[in-house]
Amino acid sequence: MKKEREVRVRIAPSPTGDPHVGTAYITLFNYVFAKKMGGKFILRLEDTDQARAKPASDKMIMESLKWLGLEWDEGPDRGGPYAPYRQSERIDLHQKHAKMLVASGKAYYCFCSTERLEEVRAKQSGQFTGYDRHCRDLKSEEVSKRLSGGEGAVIRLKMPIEGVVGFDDLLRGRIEIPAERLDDTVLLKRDGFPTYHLANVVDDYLMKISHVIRAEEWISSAPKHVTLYDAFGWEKPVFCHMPLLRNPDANKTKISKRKSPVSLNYFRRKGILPQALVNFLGLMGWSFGGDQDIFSVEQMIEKFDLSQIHLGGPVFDVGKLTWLNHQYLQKLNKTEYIAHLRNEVFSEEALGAIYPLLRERVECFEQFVDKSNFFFTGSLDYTNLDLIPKGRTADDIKMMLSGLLERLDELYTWNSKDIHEVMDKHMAEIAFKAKDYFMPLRLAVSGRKDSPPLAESMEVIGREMVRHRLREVLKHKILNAAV
RNA sequence: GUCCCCUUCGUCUAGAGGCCCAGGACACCGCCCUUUCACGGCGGUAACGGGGGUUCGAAUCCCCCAGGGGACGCCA
Repeated sequence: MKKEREVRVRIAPSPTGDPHVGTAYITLFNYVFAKKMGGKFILRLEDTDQARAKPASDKMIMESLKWLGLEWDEGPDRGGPYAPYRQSERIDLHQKHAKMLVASGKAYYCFCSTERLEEVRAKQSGQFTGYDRHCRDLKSEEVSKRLSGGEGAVIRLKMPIEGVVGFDDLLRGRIEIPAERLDDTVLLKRDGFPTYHLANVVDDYLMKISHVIRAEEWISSAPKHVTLYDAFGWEKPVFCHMPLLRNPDANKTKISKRKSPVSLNYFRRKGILPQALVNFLGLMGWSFGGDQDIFSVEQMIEKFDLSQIHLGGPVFDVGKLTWLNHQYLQKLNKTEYIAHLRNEVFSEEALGAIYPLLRERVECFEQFVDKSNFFFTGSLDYTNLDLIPKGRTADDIKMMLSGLLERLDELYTWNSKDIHEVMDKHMAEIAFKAKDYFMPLRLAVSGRKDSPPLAESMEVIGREMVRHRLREVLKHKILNAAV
């Protein structure tokens, strides 16, 4: 029996957008497990994708997790014995380790172009698609020649060619994947940045991570990770793959912003209490025991047992979350209740944003509440709205609104100027006249004909709430009348 | 398509061979409370995916099938 390692777990979110409810879910279980075991919980930002990383996003992630009360012991903002905790600040380490593997013959340089890779994949279509190991056995003289000639290259890991690669999952037992299904993973990209696989393994090892608790979607790449640990000769952590949160659609697909609200900002904006959201996430794949559904994180820690996770993918159904939230709302006293309204609903910030839009449009303050209601409310009532302009069909409007919904993601920043640009571009593309475009959209977003300027209003309403309303109006019967 | 994972009420789940003709919660329906609405109280509808084994006995163990999901990226 070997000595038990100190429990050290981590979450490694990628700052590429709004803080995701899936991140909160995995965070909760890591956090609770760490506390239960008297171990440490670490936050590490995986910002190695130069194309997708958004600087504002890491701040939002940290704020959201703090809002939920899931604080880390070590992380980018507070340091720790294994700093830095931002992966982009560790690339020298990753590069060093990638080169170590090349030196020991466990990895190799690959010069294949993206185009060539695409061709290879196209030919394989139907079955397994993977790298054909074209550069795996290049002579070292050729490699150094091409390298010194300035040719770009990636470093790939040599995966076993036959047999199986297996690992033990804490919840699922032994999982084995045939070697033919595994290709030689890229470890270091052409731009010198590590891929997730390399950075993750190297950092987990250096940070002495004992348990890797992450989402199920990682199972299929776990063989890459264990091969890497072996290539370095490192002791592996315990792997534990949590079930995936699902959309409430017919097939229960992996939760996605296309179909469900997933942004933690959205839930906060909607007026969900952090205790309620955390409690709800604790119900996903786990149960408190007895007949108790309502519990705090502290209570959860007390009762927690990682091996009791239920593996069926839980549907993230907002109905029960809302009920839970109501329960927690009842527990607030007057002071807390009013403080919440002041801080989260009628906050200085919210009123400050609405003020310039309503200032000229309000004659007496009595009108303010009515005219500004759609900034505060969540879902809107579309029943009596005339969403379909003359000469247009419901399908036209659906096409228009869903097109815009797609485009919301193109916006790097969320401000009225950029929103305007996207709308103009979109309108031109689908050949809509302004009068047919803006009124339905205005009604969808604000629920009224006389709202302040549209893009400006959308900026204040927020990306997530706009997305939510577009999603809702698209589902509404007014646009889906039975034929 | 290939590989892997999963499978109890509509949803979240309890259930580790007899305590289960399956329990709780959300949602839904009904009744009560109530000048409205909401809250609250009481009650109800509703599930072990299918087929084979093993066993005196299976939701629980094994096998097959089916269904669903995930992964197949110089994204994480």
